[in-house]
Amino acid sequence: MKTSEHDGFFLRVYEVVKQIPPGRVSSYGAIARSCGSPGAARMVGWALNQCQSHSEYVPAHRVLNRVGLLTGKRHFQGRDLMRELLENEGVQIIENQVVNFQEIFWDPVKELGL
DNA sequence: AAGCTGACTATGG
DNA sequence: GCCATAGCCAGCT
Repeated sequence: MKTSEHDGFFLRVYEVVKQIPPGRVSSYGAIARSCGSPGAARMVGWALNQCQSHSEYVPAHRVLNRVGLLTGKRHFQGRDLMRELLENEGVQIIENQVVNFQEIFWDPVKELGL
C-alpha cells in the first residue's frame, strides 16, 4: 500500500472516533492504543482539535478522558455544547462528568478487535 | 534543528 | 482517593 494509513495518525483517530456508536463514549488512551500508539493519547486530543479538517463529521464529543470527564468541552463551540450533544444521545452527565462512564464506555480495541 | 505545547495516562506519596 | 511528578507522541514555533 501506499497511502494509507500513514497519511496521518489523525485520520486513524477520525476513523475510530467515527465508529463510536451513539450513546457510547471512549477515552483518548483507548483510541490512541487502537491507532497503534498507546502513549499518544495527547495526540488524539490534538487530532480531534483539527477534526474539522476531516471530510466527514467526527463525534469528538464522545471522546473523554480516562475518568469520563469532559475535558475537551472548552474546545467546543458554545459553553456546554459537548454536554448537550452527549445528553442528547442519552448520556447522563453531572458536573462535566459521565455518570455511568464504565457502563457506556466503548473500547475500539475490544469492539473492533484491534 | 531544538524546544515547547497539549482535549492524556500511569505511578508514587 | 486526591495531589504532584514523570513519561509519552506528534505537531507547531
